[in-house]
Amino acid sequence: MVLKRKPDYGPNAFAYHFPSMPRAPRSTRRRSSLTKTVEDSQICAFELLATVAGKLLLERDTSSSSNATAGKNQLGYVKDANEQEQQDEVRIVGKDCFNQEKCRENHEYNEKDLSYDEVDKDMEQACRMSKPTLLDDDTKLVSCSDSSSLEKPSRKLYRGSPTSYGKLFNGRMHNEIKAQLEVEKETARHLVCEDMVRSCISEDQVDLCIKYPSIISSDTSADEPTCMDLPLNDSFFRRRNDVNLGCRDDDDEKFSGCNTHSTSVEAFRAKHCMKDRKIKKLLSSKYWKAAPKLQEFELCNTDGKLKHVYPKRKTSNQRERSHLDTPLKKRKLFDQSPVVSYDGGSSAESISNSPEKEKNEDNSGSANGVSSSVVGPQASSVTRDSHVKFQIKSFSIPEVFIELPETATINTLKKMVMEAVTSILENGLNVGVVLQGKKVRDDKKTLLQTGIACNENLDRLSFILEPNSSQVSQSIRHEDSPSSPPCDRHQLLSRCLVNPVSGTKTPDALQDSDPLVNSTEKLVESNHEASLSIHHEDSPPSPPYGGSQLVTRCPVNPDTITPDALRDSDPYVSSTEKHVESNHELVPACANTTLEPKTTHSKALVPILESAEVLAVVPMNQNTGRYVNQNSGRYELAQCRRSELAKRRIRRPFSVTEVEALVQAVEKLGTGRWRDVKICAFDNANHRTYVDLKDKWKTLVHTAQISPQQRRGEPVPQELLDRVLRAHAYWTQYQARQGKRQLGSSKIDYDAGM
DNA sequence: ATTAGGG
DNA sequence: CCCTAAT
Repeated sequence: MVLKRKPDYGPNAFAYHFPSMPRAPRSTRRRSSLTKTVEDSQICAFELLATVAGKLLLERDTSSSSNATAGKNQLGYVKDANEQEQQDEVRIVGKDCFNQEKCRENHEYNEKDLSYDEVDKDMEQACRMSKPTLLDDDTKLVSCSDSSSLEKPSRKLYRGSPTSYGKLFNGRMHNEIKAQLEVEKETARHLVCEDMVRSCISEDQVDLCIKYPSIISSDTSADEPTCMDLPLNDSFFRRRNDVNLGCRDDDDEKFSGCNTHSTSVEAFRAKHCMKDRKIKKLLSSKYWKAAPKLQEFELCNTDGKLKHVYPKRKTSNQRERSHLDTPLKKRKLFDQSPVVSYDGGSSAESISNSPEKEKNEDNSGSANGVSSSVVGPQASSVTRDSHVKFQIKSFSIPEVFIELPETATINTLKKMVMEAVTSILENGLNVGVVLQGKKVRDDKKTLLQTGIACNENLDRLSFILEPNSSQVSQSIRHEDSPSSPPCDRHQLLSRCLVNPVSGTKTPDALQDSDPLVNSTEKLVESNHEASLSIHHEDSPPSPPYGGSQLVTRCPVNPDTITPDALRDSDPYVSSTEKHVESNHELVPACANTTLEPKTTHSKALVPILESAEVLAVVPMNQNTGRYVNQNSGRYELAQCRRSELAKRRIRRPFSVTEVEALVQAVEKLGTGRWRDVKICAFDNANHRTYVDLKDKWKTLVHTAQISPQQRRGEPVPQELLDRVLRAHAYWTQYQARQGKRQLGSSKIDYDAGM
């Protein structure tokens, strides 16, 4: 079912041995993550916050004790994810890359059989010669593996988690948290958060991006684990990871974690490390609750250097992706948007620093989620005491989209904002820990074991907050708002419901899987696509909410924070973005609004990055075009926004599996025939164009030529990089010869070694 | 529509 | 990834 050979290639299939594919690397998992991610992502962001708050509160009372359960659950998911990945890989591998048409095409080199040089010598002969087809065998192998298990994982994911988690969380934890919060409200008020919030609100900033500077101070407890530890350890991570990280192996596995939410509650309790009341206060503060839909939080380093704010994933669809790629660099588009509308002012320092970075990152990164830039321990987070300090400078609230009639009053607006933020918080947030671009799966591991204790690693440590999926997507509307949910919306909703996951699904996952996906999966995909397209329309203005995630990084030294570091985090970002994308693509506008029970109010969160735009736009309809149409005058805004957002495609880092497929295809087909490569190895990956493949090859060659330390993102197995270099050298030489031939005498060619 | 290459 | 030029 899986293998699709193209007739053309089939015959030519070269005997290329499939590289032993480890299991599908992370990237593959994405798919599985899709389902999860959808839910998870939506759930997470705010869950995280809520949970954190709740945990903090709970911690006091109880001692930590419940990571285990979460972990167990996760494991199960992990397996699924792995399976999927494997399957994906198989599919990819299985495809033929052959082209009979041209000698060149036929020309393959088999590493085992021939060196490239040898191949050259024999090239012409080879072209003529029909090649034995190992392909069949290969394909069989592939198919077998494929058939084994793609569907299951994905389904499980879908069913599993997201929703349930959110529910549990909301129902239980939330209540608890609330209760405690109530108690602490008074005390908490003074918290920065509140101030921040207030200021923001007072400022009339529509977008709720609020940063809370020094929420957590590393100072609080040199001795004790940092606050971050709390959240990080448990379920939060997992959830977040699961959702967001579909890409990474770790992520993939983790992503399953999303399902674990039930356990997460316990985990929360377990995580009590935190002493900082600040944090607690923040969390507990009523303001937070009030905030309806925070999607992203940004954490700033206590250092005052914002390591970077992670761009929250904006909901923005396309853009986000692109941004993710080069968080720091790009985002010209996003730059426009004042990332954080509000520093929250509470901590000028951290905030001040962060803004730019944040913006950049934001652009690239998380669309919806709450992103936090956590400042880890400053230069050396590792304390002599063998304690690792983490500082979270601030949280910024992601953008919130609110629709109100022009006649609405400021008070109404404020109320709506509060509702949105509150709802977000209520749903809870998930915290994920990402180290060096990979999710930290095992919550039980110690910082030391994980390597977080190492200064070097600290700068690569990031946290992701993900709001609960359901909430995220909602958009707020004023009762009066002209745009009342149309029938369509309901329909959309229904669709979404069909696939709970869809909301959070990442397009990536879907697409990634596409190539490999078997018929059954295809069906699923089709559903997604449908939803996606819808979503897309709606979402243009607003990023996917589901994706909202919070990313925090803790660079040890500001200096150490490099683009690379950002990139390292990218995986997450990418994941988040993916979510975002998925949301856009997959989730219909309704999706945004749907998942939530409160649908009536539909509230949507917007990533900070877009905040600027949002602000301008917010008053208008951010909702998708549909709604826009309803609201006259909004359309333009939406369009503008969309144009900006839409421009860039979502960033979708190549998974190891994809790289494998690409390498294999290039080995066979050579460079310069990207269309064929595309058809051969990525025919089903609609999101990979031949240009993408060409670009990827370029980057692979570059990657292979630089030191491993300089490489970013998901590590590509050296074995593959070696193959890249060999193939590159081979085909480069080959092309050179061809050029000579054309130019000169055959003699030259011979001289050249032909 | 592809390919190649710079950004 | 994007954009552009050349094909």
